[in-house]
Amino acid sequence: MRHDDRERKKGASEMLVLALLEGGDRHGYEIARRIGERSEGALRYGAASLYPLLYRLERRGLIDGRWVEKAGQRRRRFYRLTPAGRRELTRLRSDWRRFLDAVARVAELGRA
Amino acid sequence: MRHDDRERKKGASEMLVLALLEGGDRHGYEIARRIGERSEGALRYGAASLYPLLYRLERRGLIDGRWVEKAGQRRRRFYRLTPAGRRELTRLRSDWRRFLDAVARVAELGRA
DNA sequence: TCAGACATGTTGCATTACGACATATGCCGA
DNA sequence: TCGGCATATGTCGTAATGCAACATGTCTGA
Repeated sequence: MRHDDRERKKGASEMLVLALLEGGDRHGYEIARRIGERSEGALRYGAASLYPLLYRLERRGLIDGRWVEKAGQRRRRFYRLTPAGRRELTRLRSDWRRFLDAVARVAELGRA
Repeated sequence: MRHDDRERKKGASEMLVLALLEGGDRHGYEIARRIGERSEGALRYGAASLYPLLYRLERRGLIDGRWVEKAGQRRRRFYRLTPAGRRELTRLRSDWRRFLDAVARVAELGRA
């Protein structure tokens, strides 16, 4: 992924993770995998971006994590959206929509 | 401007400035003013964000600056898009379009 | 058995954006 | 004429994010 993509992604990650958890509880690795899928490879997250982000979201009370260890399965930490997380997601979506529209308009990107 | 906006803006600034210079040579203060106008206040740039950004773009050869001092006018530095800047703008537009679409799709923002 | 996907984690660096501060001019109204 | 506001450029230090590189261990299929 190019440097510019790196900069572009700043700030979006939080919303993307929260949005994914809206569809059900997931663990970190799966969240990253699904973001990659849904974006058809346009958005990728590695461990060094993802796990610290999940801790931040948890510390802020937007998601709740719990360890799940089943016999014959690796240990995983599943996250669930908290009510505060849901509210934050709503807010983020609205802010991002405004931001995307503004960027598209100012840069004359078209199809905004 | 909230903290989140700050993060969101990362990476977009470069394209916004280049896009504005497409419409003609401008000086820093005017660039900031026009971005504010075009975005209806959604995007704002202060001196501490703008001037360092202009230097970076100039150092990278994407824009060309020249001082203009007229009697009865403050000194201003006008910038012009270089051919390399134009090429970079084209590339940035395409990358951003892809990025915006991906974010909208993954976060289910709607109206993408 | 060995490679590769799965799964989580840390350290340290590069980069960006900006609040606060600094400086100076032009212009308008009280 | 004096004060305040918009114009115009600039710097310093800080906060925050994203990631390459590294580290550890499990499960599965060839």
